[in-house]
Amino acid sequence: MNEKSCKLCSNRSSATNFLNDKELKMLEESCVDVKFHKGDVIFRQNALSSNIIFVKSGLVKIHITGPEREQILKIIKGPIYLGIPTTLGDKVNHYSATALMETRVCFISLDSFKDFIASNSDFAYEIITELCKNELGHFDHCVNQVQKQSQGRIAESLCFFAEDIFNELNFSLPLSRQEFGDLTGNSRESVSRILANLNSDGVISLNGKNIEILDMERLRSIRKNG
DNA sequence: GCATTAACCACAG
DNA sequence: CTGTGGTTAATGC
Repeated sequence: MNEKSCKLCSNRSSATNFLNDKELKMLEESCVDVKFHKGDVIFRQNALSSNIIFVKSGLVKIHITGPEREQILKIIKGPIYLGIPTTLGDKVNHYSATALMETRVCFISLDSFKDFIASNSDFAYEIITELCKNELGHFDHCVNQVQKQSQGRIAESLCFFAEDIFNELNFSLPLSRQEFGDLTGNSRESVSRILANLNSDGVISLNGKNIEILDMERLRSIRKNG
C-alpha cells in the first residue's frame, strides 16, 4: 500500500525478497513510480532504453512493428518485470510497450539494478530464472503460433485471457478486433468471423468486447486441434 | 476437379 | 472501429 517504500510495497517482485533492508533502501532511492493510462506508450521501439521497468499493477501489450505489419508479442499483467531483455540486450528497444488499462510502473535505474546483480547472487538467480521461464514460454507460443490455424490461435488467446489474465470465464477483451488480430496473427476480418462462429456455436457468448466462455471443453479442444 | 482456409477489398452501420 | 459478403490464392484430398 505504501507507495513510497519498497520495503512495504505489496506488489514488489519476488527477487526483491532477497534484498536486505539496506538494499531495499537503495532501490527505493533509485526508483520512480509512474502511472500510465490506457493507450499510453511506456517505451517505444527504436528509442534508447536506459531503465529497468517493473510493472506493479495493470496490463501491458508488448508489440513490435514487423516488416509487414504490427505484431503483438505478448500481453503481460503486473506484478512483473518489463523489458529486461531490451534494456540489457541492446542500446535501443527492439519492441514497444503500451498500457492496455490503468497501469502502475516503477522505473529503476540501471546502475542500481546492476549493483544488485553483482552483489547479491540470490537476487540475480531469481531474475535469471524469470528470464528463463519467459524464454520457454516464448518457444511454446512460437510453435503454437506457427503450426495452429486461425481458430486454434484465437481459442488459445481466449483461454489465455480467461485463465492467466482475468481468472474469470467472463471478461471484457482489452483489445480492439484489429489488435486481437495482431496478437493472434489473423486479419481483423478473420477475428470477427471466428468470434461470431464461436458465438453461434455456443462455445462463447459474445457481446462487443464482452466475452463469456460457455463451453471450456470445446474451446480447449479447438485450441488443441484447430 | 472440389472443398477448405484465410487474406484482401468494399461497403454499411 | 466492426461486421458481412464477394473474391481470390494456396493447399489438400
